[in-house]
Amino acid sequence: MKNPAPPRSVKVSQARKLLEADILTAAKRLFAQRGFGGVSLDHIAREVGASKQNLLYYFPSKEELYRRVLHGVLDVWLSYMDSLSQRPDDPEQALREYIAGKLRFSREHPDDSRVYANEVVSGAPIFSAEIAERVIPAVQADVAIFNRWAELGLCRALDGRHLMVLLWASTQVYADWASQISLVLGKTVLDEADFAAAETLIVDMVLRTVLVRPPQN
Amino acid sequence: MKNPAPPRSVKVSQARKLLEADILTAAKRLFAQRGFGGVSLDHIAREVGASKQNLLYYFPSKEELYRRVLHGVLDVWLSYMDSLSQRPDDPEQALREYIAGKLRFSREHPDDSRVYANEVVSGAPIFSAEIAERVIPAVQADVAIFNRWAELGLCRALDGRHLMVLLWASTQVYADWASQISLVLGKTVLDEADFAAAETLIVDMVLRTVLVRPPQN
DNA sequence: TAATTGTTTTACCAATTGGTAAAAACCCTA
DNA sequence: TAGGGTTTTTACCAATTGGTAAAACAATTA
Repeated sequence: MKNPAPPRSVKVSQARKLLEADILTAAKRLFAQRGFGGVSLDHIAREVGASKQNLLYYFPSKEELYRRVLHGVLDVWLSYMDSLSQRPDDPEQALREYIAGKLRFSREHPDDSRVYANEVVSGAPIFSAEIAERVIPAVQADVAIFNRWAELGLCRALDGRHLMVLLWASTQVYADWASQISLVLGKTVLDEADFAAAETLIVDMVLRTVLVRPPQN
Repeated sequence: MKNPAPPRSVKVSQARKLLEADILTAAKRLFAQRGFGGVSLDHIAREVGASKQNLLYYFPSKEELYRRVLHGVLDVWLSYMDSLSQRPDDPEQALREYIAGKLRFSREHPDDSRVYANEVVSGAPIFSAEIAERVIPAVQADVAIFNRWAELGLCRALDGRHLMVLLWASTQVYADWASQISLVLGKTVLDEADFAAAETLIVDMVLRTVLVRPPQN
């Protein structure tokens, strides 16, 4: 009578989940810094205090591990991208929140941002299918919202797709290019004030561009 | 009497220069795609039809080759960045040309852009000294021009450093993120029309943000 | 043409790569 | 406490890594 018997998949021990998460975190950080080809399994394993073979017990291959990291990154990326549809009738507030959200993503998850950037710069050899399946629909939804705003006279008629590119670029750059921006700003790390300044400028710029009657300031 | 004797360094043969250039080009393309750690000397050598050892005859080590590639990339990058000081008394035209130039860089030298991006995302471990020496002064000069414009009342007073970041981000993204932008636009490669659309939007946006009295359109 | 210089090839090297097989250790529960 | 499943370690492996040494080849010039 094994009626309360948990299915095998639930029975995976605490330790397993913990180490698995550790591996994913370390792998993410290293892939972010050096890209897929620049990281060895041994390197990741040492980082979490395990052996390469032990790591291969949790993930059957390097590519599979990378895939898992990418999948997690995309989850986070998308979770910061849904503000536009949250306020479908208030362009100004929707854009403010969208920009704030994406900048928060850059601030709170710089490694996720860099893994994503690395993969995209490489031509997304492993990722493109998932981007096509999960990112593109989200972008198209956002573009549709733009177009509706334009129809309603709430904002100027401009190419929503290029606008989305611009929003990504101007926000993610604060994660991906942090090392260079730090040099430009003359400091070692970007702090809250830098992100606040970025947000002010980007919001100002986007609102002036998108809104028919931008707020004066 | 060796009076017209060319110094040994000039005597390097035609073939040498040719193969050297070939290696640099191939290395640039591969580094752009896979980053430093993702490329092997053998891979580069095969690409140019030479042996790895032959390649090591021209470049003493992988890192030195990478350094040479980076150096060349920075030359190109900087050569597209000087438009601001060309028209120190006409902000609108200066900004138009700056944006056009940087977009042309993305279009004509996507691999240079991606090598640069890869290195910066990695934290610029090899590059930061050269960036500090060559890029930062250029940026500071541009920022100074901004500030003078603001003083003269030719443009709004905003943080020129963040504005520069924004200009880079919004223009280079069309090289570095080409694979994703293609997906968004529903095509396989970006063509002239796409870059023209990007230029229109970016110029529109920047002028609206920077100029006290932006052009109406 | 002989000697010198410049270039390429051949032959290695130790270390590291991603990955497999199996033994050993661990842990929970019947 | 014995057994069964889970996790880790040990022992390998062939292929590839960046790099060296020296021999062989080619080009130039005295």
